[in-house]
Amino acid sequence: MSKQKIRNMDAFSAVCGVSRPTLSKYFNDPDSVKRSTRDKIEQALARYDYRPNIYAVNQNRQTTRNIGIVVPNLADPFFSEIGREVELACHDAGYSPIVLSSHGRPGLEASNLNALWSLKPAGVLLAPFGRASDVSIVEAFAKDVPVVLFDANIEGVGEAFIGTDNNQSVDLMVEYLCRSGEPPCFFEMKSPLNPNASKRRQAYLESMQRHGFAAQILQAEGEGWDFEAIGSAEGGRMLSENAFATNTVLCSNDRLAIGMLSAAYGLGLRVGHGPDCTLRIAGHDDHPYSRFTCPSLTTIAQDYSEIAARAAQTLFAIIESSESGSQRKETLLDGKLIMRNSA
Amino acid sequence: MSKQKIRNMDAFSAVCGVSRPTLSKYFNDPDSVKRSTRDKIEQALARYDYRPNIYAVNQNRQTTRNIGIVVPNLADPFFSEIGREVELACHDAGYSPIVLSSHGRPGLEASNLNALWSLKPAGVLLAPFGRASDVSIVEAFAKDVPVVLFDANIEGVGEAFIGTDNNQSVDLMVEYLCRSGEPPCFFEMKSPLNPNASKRRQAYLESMQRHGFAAQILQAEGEGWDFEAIGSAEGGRMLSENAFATNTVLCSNDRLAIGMLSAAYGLGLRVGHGPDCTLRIAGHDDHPYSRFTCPSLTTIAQDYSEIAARAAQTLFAIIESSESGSQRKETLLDGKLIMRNSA
DNA sequence: GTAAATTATTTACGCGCGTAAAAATATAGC
DNA sequence: GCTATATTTTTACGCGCGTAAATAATTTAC
Repeated sequence: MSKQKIRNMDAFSAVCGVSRPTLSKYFNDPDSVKRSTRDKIEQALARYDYRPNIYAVNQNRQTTRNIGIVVPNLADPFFSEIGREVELACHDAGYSPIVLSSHGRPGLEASNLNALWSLKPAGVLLAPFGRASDVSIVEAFAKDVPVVLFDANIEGVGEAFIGTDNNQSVDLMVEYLCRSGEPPCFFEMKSPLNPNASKRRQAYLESMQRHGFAAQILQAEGEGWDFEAIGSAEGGRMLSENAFATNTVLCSNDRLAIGMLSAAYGLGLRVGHGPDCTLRIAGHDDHPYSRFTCPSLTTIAQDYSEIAARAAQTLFAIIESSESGSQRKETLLDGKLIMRNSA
Repeated sequence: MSKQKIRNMDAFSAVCGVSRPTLSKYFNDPDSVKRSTRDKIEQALARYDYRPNIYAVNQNRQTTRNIGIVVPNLADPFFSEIGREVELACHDAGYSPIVLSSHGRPGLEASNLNALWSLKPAGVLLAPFGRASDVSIVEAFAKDVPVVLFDANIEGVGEAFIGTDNNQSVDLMVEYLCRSGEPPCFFEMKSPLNPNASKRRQAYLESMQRHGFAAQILQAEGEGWDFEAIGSAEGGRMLSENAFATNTVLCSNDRLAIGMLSAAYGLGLRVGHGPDCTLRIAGHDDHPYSRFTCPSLTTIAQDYSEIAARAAQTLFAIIESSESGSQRKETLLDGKLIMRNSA
């Protein structure tokens, strides 16, 4: 059953009756050879175990078909989901995706870019940390390699940016909350790493002003990526201290909201929009678990698939046209209001 | 600021005053050259931008310093966490880890192994699907490359296996539940992919018999990786039909438990071990979100770090001694009971 | 059937590095 | 200071493949 192994392309050329340069053409683009020779090659490929040595293949190329995908933290479901979509898109387009997580450590982002550099990738899809990113390294990298940013923007870096329009999405939620009950307070991390956080805060302030309500922002102490723990500890503290001016809290993201819901449950507070409820909590991102919180979480859905698809397509277009000089494009997608039971 | 780029090792040899073969030695093992030459090299490295072309480096080697890490699904926090630990362990040991997720699709596991094959890895850490894995491909792969399995075992495949002792962990939980209230029913997927699921069912049956109670197993319909959704839909249905013989449910894993907790909340059931509670729910795995469910989930903690560390160390030992002939080792680690509020 | 166009083969070189062998140099021991 | 040992340099070859140029074979067009 196990097919005979072939050492190299010369040996394979011998057994399949096609010259080595033609084989080389075939492996670089199967459509570039005549149908009959292609058939001959593929029949031999079925009989013998041969695949080109990728190291030898890539040695001379100044660029490969590798695409790097760098995300801040694969443990965060948002990135694991969007990373998956991007990876599959690259694969479908005939590239070799390489997903790298920085595990929540900005220092690893730089390491990952350095590691990628050695792989001579055709392009990179990068969701940067933002504020915590080593911008000089990202910039230097983006000068050498086509880079498309997603999720978090760094002004002027990379060929393009695809993300969610926080102004639109937060306004959608604020409008809904104001219309259906008391105006929301805003709950966030004191020193958020992600630039979307500050965009959302700003959007909240502007939206509240437009609706003619007083804004109130409450900030949780704490560092790192344990958002649920921080949301639970700090949110719980604020709830028990009656720190919120209204009975409605808009959390900067779902993971904070999940923590706060847990704290509210522990305090015996009834959360939701029912008549017997004393608190409304809303989130942002449509985290995979937000359907299963108690109560289920009203939130904003970012269009993961669309962000992933657009980012990938944008990068492919740049790679295939090798046009790095054109105007940097920023694409902002709309969020959707997901009404569940928590608000 | 940007350092001058050096084309290749010859050019670098010229600017740093060390011969190319010595440089080659240095890059393969910095300790293999004299201190003074090492200093000379590293000073030049600081002044010039040079790194060896990894494709040229790996072209002739029959094995590289790459280590493949293949997990069934990075979207599952268990694997994203354990994958992270393993990745860092490889990195710390001077290897180049490459994490590949099969995204819940057994077919991708085979593709991932094939892709890894081309990378000539020194070894692979594999958490296989188990029942759904293409065992013949995994076997063929493991004959060529040192493979250490973790989480899920495939008898006789790979050099070693590291996982959790489901007998011990389930018994721990059953014992606790029986001692502190009504004996547990067991809730699981009807056709689970993961081999741990059937081990846990078996362990539950044996443990209940030892304790002298009647066992009851309830199985949720549904395929795929949406465990929370399945747990919620099927668990909710069973709860509302009073399908459970006792007021205590042990779920095969935390994700099912999270779904069932959500359903119980929707049904207005009070879950926990307090006097006013009518239902106890326990899980298994200590999922990162199990601290934040409502109520927080009593569960079994698998020792992620220890599994990761042991798996990595086992692989390193095999690689470095190049002993593939020795006895296949199976290591089972104990789980810990994490008592929270749900049971 | 013949000329033109397409495709394949032959030949040959180079990429960047690993690595082996012999010669040269540096270091350590006494 | 001298020998024995450790380390580096010199020289040279090969890895597996990309790729260019010239030639040969095949296909297409008419």
